[in-house]
This record gives sequence, structure tokens and C-alpha cells, in this order.
Amino acid sequence: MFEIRRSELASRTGCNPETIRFYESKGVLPEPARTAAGHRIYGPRDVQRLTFILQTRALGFSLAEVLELISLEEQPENCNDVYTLLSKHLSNVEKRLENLNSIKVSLESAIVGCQNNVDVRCQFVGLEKCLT
Amino acid sequence: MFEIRRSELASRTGCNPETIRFYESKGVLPEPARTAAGHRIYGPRDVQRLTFILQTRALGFSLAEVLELISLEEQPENCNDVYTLLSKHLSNVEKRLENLNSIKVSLESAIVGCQNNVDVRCQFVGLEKCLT
DNA sequence: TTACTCTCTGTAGTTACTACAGGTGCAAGT
DNA sequence: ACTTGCACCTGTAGTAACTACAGAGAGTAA
Repeated sequence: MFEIRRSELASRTGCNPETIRFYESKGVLPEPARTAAGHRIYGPRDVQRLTFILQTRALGFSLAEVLELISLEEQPENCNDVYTLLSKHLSNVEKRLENLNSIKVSLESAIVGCQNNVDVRCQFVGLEKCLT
Repeated sequence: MFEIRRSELASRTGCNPETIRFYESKGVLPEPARTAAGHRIYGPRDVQRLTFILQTRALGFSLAEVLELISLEEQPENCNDVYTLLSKHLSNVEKRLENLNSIKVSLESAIVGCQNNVDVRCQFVGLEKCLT
């Protein structure tokens, strides 16, 4: 069992120290113990929890969803809610992938137009010299 | 030549009326003419410009980049700057696509784990019952 | 002791909007 | 003439998820 401070928790998890305070204020990190002087004290559980939060965020979940995921601790025998959350998010990600892909296609054709000296701005709105 | 008001410009472009005012404040839309009572008056050029802005935003460009793109009006004979901006943005989009794809893969494996009753939260941090 | 770093709090800034409060303008209906 | 009701005006606050800073106290090393 170790006791670490905010900056140590930050560097262990690769998180900005200010973000830790922010997560605490949002309720995704629990309020930690304090020294006599009021400095935050963290332990191994906090490292795990923050790691979980960061990885879940990296998967594109919102903080509200992270909170939801964490609160499912209470009924750990039932995986259904977690499953629901995950597949909802997956279809979300799939939609964004499609969207981003069509953006990519548009950009590529705009770049080709650019190479042929067609003004992209006009290309977008389908007009010649639309903005000049 | 038609003269329209803010709400009409909004409905013609599919833009929120408030957003028009916001774009004006950010300088991506020019300050329009006004009626004696101070009401904004727009014309066809504004419809084109706003359409351009919205489509460029839909391609994932930031407002700053939109502004940059618009300001390239000044040297329309040179396509190089536009090309640079576009290809920079394309590689950005490609990076995001890769990222989103790996997110998708992670989510899919998490869902499979969930179907096998493995706690996803633990899966993320690579521990059993990490949060309980 | 001095210097330096860390911590604390609260608040402001970021992006790209969106919405609301409180106040006019304007046209149509009664 | 009056009222209803909408559109418009301004400025400001709220959203997500941080990030950063100001001003003050705490803790450690030279």
C-alpha cells in the first residue's frame, strides 16, 4: 500500500494533474483522503480507477457514460447493462466511422480538383468563383 | 437580387439563426447591412458564403481553418495554400479514422468479453474485479 | 533563511455553438 | 385603435471536457 499525491497519480496514469481535480468535481473520481494540511492522498485503487476512466474516455465514451459504467459496480453479476452501453456506443462509433470516411472521400476529390486548379471553395458549393 | 432576414437565411441554409450571429461575431460571416430599425439584411452572397462555411465545417474543418480558407480569396490564382490546408486536414482525418477503427476493435472485443460474462471494466485495466 | 517546488482554492479560458432574458419592431386580425 | 404574436435586437450564460492561471499556504533542500 502506497500513498501518493496528485502529481504522482497524474504521472503514473499519464493524466494532467488538473484533470484529476476536475474528475473529482464531476464525481468520476471519489473524494480522496487528505493530509492535515488538506493535501490529497491517493492509493492503488485510485490509480486503477483513473486508468479505467482514461481508457474508457479514450474509447470515446463521455464522462456521463463513464460514470454510468462505474455505477454498474453495484450489480456486477449482471452484465446486461454494460452490454447495452457498449453496443450502443459501438453503433455510435460505426456511424462516426462512416461519416469520417465520406469526409475523407470528399477531401480527396477536393484535393484532386485543387491539383487541376479548380477553386475548392466553389467546388464545395458547386459554383464557379462563388466567393470572389 | 433578394433581401432576406436572419431566419430566412437560416432556413435556406439549414443553419440555426443564432449560429449566424455567432459566425458574424467570429468574423466568418461579414457584418451585413441593416434596416433603419437595425435588423440584419442578407443577400444571395450570404447564402453562398454560409453554405460554404457549413459544408466546410461538415468536412471537419475548424472555424479558424474556414476563416483561413475564406481569406485565400485574396490570391485566387494560387491553389497551393488551399492544397496545403486540404492535405493537412486529410492526414488529420486519416489519423482519426485509424484511431476510431482501433476503438471499434476494442469495443467489439469488450462486447465479446461481456457476452462471456467478463467484467469489461476489469478488461480495460487488465485486472479481475478491479473496481469492486 | 531562502529558494523552489508542490499543493490548495476558485475562477477564467478554450471550441462551436445554443438558448434565454428583457426589450423593440412590425404586420395582421378584431 | 388596439392587441396579439412573431421576428428581431443585445448581451450573457450554459454545454463538454478539460486546461491554465492567480494568489496563497505547505514542505523540502541547500
